[in-house]
Amino acid sequence: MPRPPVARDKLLDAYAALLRREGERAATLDAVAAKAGVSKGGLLYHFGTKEALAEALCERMLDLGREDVEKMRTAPDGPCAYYVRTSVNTKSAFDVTYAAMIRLSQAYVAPASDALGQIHRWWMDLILEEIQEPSVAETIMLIGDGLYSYAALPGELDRPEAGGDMDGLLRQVEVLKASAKAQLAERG
Amino acid sequence: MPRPPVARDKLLDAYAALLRREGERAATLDAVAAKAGVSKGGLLYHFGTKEALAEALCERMLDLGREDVEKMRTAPDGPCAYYVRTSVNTKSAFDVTYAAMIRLSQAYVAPASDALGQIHRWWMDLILEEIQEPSVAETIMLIGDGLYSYAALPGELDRPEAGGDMDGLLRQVEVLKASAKAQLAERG
DNA sequence: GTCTATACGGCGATAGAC
DNA sequence: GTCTATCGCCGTATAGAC
Repeated sequence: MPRPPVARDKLLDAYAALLRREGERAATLDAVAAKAGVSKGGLLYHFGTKEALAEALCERMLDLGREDVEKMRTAPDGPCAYYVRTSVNTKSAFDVTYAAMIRLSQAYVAPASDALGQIHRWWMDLILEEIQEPSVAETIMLIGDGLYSYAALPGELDRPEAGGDMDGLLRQVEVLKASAKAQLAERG
Repeated sequence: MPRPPVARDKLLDAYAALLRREGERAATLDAVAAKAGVSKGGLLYHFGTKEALAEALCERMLDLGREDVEKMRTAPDGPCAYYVRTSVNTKSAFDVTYAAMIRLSQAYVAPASDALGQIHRWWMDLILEEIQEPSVAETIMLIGDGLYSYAALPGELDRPEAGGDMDGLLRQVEVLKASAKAQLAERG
């Protein structure tokens, strides 16, 4: 296992933070290098082009996504509850990277859209496995998507409105789960 | 009522279409002017700066939002069903503008975030009025937000997966509405 | 591995003709 | 009201020193 240099990681951290907090346009090579504490030349030694920098962040996103999906699979309260619970914005590495990826995806960086799509599919597979009923599974996915869309909003602000009443939200997820069972039983 | 020139509208149309289909970075003054069939100088006669162009689109968004909210208020199947039904991406003026506004919001154009927040609040007010129970109202808002987040994805592609089974989705909305009634009755 | 200096292109905006 | 021409800035990328 080749250990990538520390500078590489610091540059990716800086890039993700800038994307998240100031947007794609502000995440210039100059700004990223400055935030990481290296020169532009230093940055371009590690990542030959800006595209390579973006692709490296996409790789990191997929790694973090795999970790998250594994935690979701083995969550004590089940994948659905884990999914909704963790869709509120925190300052975890996963959430910061996810918000950054949304910016990249919107800037038409194809690998970013691919990575987000892949993670989304992993989530959907686990939820469908637990719920069985497709339209209920989709409904729960959408609730999580909705919560993540707040994480995608500009600014540092954590909005207490969205997902503020997480207990109430999880109660509705239970209602939907029960409804799925009933709908499945009805059809035999 | 002063009727704004046709060229102004054509420029806003071009700007919105470019934002939606190619992203914020591609929506340069050159590109917008070309798409609208005028020169860059012509554009800058109508909108003195790029900021003014963006703000004009935000105004248009608020106008379309007011129209949409009015339709939602008087929808025969109720505000919630209308909201979820119409949260799938179409090619209506509202949806094209909405997708464009998300791009602007992510590019940290403050008036765009403000306009989206305002429309969101209008929606929430109507849903809360119909549902009464706050956590169910929030759940339904999130389902719509989730659907809209697909509209925010890059590319022209209409994804059949999300909101493809609209009947099933509306069935779950009914389940949630019934659950809200039950929860309210329980508390007296 | 990291730096400075520089080339190059593109974007927003101004000036002024028609 | 719409055009062309041009300026100045900034972002990406290269060259080459240390």
